[in-house]
Amino acid sequence: MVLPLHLLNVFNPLYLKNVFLHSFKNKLIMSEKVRVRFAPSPTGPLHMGGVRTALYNYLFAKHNGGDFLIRIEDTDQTRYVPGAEQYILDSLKWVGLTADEGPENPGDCGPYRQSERKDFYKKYAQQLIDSGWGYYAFDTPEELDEVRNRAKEMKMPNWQYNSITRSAMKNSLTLSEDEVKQRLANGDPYVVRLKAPRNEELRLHDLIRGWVVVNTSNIDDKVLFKGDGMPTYHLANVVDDHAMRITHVIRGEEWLPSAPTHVLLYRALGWEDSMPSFAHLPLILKPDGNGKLSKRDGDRLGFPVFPLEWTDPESGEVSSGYRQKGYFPEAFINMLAFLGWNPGTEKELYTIDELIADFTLERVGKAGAKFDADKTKWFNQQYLRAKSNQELAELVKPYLDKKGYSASQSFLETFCGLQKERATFIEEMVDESFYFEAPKELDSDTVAKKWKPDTAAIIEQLKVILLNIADFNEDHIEMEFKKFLDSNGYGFGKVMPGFRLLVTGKGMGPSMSAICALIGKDEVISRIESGLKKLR
RNA sequence: GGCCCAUUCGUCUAGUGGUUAGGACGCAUGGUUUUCAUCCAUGAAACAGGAGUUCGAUUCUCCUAUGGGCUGCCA
Repeated sequence: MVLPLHLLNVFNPLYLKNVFLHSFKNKLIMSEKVRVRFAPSPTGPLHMGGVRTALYNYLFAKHNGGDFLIRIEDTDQTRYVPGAEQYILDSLKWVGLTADEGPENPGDCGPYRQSERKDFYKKYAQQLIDSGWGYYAFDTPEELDEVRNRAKEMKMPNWQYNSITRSAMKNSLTLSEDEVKQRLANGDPYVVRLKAPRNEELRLHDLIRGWVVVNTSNIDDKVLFKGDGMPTYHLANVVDDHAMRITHVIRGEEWLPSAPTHVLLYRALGWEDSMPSFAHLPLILKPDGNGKLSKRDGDRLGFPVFPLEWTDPESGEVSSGYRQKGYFPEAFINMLAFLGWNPGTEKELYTIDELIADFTLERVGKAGAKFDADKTKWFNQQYLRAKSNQELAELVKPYLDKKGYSASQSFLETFCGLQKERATFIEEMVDESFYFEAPKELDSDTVAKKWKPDTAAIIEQLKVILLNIADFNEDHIEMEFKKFLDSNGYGFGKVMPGFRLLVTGKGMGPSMSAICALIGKDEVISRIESGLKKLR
């Protein structure tokens, strides 16, 4: 841990104390097992930024021999989206981030769904009230709206429920004890709010950003416990992280502003000594312009923002997914890992085990990273080309089936060998159908440019040569073809384009001798003959 | 508006108090290839600005600018 020691700070006793406390605390943490969690909210499909957060958590845990947990943060019943939780779990499975504990494989800290831990939170809300760190507030949502609107009309900055304004609101700090009791007895709706202290300096150490200092006067009285009997994220996350013995909270930068609130809660609950370390990850930004990457950007710019395809249960709207677009999970993960992290070497292609070995939070950048769809494709291309022909032959079969083509295993392996250098996705390998059937039409540009008055006669000659090759393999074809050119004084350019045109219908592609050897002598001859007829 | 965070080629990034500021994607050019792709080589391309500290700042500090996040009984 390198701390930014600045000259001025060295003379600041508070700073020294914090440095000391922090390093001391870190030693304590190091001696216990690292436990991190990924805590998504099932309000929709998991965005790729969420996958990256999960990945970094996973890598950090595994690098340190720790546990990676999944906890579903479903405390907002109004935003429940059917299928979202399953989607999230499926997405993590697709990319291979298996949890040591989670809703599907509970450990001893369950349940792993906050909606199932409901009773838990009320106790702590009560504890906060008893200790004076929390208070009841009876203001209705409508009343709060009104106050906010009025402030807006008066051109006041955004109104907040805080140490100043709470004195003008309906809560257990302003109401008489009797009235509060009466309201509670009546079953009046209420929330529990945090009583943020006034004008204290609060410092929190972030593993990525260093010290962050805020004045508690800027912290508002956040709702901790809602009118519906559920906690808000703020309370639930602190209570659960403590209960689940989480040592490091690794989450997106959007949580940085509320981190001080969480520190206050650890303090209020008496857990500050075992408070987890924080690491706030930089955001993934949209490729053009600015702002964080959102669902709309994918639709707009033509790349997926979700790992798996998602159909909105309400609108039926379909959002594309990396899997369905043909990306390999390893490539997707590799790309994501490098969006905000790098090993400091020139190595870019990483297996998950290599990522685990090299990943540290120290090497995570601080600034947001714009997503680059081209680089993502490049990663996929690298992974595709690294696969063996046997592997590719298997992967290509479903796409072939879809087109109604089939071929032997050895044919497919050779085919994959020829096509993999010019594809980014498996599906692109089957773009060329000439491997499986005679070309239906001959590319008109090539015909216009390369089909000369004497070409037909030359091809007729070539046909005879090909017919006479007994063992029709790549080497022999190559040899005989060259011999043919030599003996007639033809250049490659005089014969090859026309030959290719008749056999494949195209003006370009892989080696002709390889193609011919693959599809066989009879097929080559028949294509030459029918092609010749077409061009006569 | 307030609070917080950030700022190296177009993009992802490395990097150091003294470097020809390195790599990758993309782009361009050349070579290999019958062609396409691959591959190889080469090139264009960056330290936001201003002060300060210093013999010397891209690097340290401050200010400004710009960008981002947050500002809900959402997470």
